[in-house]
Amino acid sequence: MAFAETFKALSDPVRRQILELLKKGPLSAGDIGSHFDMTGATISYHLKILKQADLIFESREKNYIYYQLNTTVLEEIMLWISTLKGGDPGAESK
Amino acid sequence: MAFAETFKALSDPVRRQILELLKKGPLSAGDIGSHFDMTGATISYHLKILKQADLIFESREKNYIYYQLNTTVLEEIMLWISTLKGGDPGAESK
DNA sequence: AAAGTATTTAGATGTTTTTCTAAATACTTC
DNA sequence: GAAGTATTTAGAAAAACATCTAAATACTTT
Repeated sequence: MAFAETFKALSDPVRRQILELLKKGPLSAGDIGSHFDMTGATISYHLKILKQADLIFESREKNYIYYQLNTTVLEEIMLWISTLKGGDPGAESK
Repeated sequence: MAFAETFKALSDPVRRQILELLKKGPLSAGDIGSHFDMTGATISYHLKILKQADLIFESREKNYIYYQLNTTVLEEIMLWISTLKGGDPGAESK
């Protein structure tokens, strides 16, 4: 399971902030980088980790690579936490 | 915010397994340690991190220290993930 | 195909993390 | 209070991580 990888990816503040940026929509690597005070190489490193964790995916267009959120893995994380909390994953759903 | 601390704490597989053990009820440090192939010192280290992240709390009894889950922080994590996913935290609640 | 922009890869470096052993503290019971 | 068990703390070592610079790759446009 790549579950451990996902948690690891979420453990870094920069990576979490990247995810928050992507919440509003796809962004190129450069756009993402402009929000941080680090080199593009470092941003690329973080993007790779998020990608490996299946938290984002990329789509190439023109000269750019656009990244966007992949929310399906987040469901699994939620489920894990839910079962930890109370045993019943969707306790308060209708 | 101790939010980052919580994610960091959840990022280690040993610590996640400890939480799962505690799901069934309180356990002493020794009991927890018996589930892993590592020294008591290492277990103590992990327990400290979980404690600092507010994911567990301890209660002393006799010669033992019992640890148990604190689920309140898990709610916050769930909320963060929820807003990332869709914007609406409790979308499918009644 | 040459030049230009966007992004990634490689290699190096300092920091943080995980783990151990050995010693210290805490609490019980005799 | 001495001896015994449970747990933590301190210090060291190895591994993993985040970051940088420099170079490489990829794609566009001229």
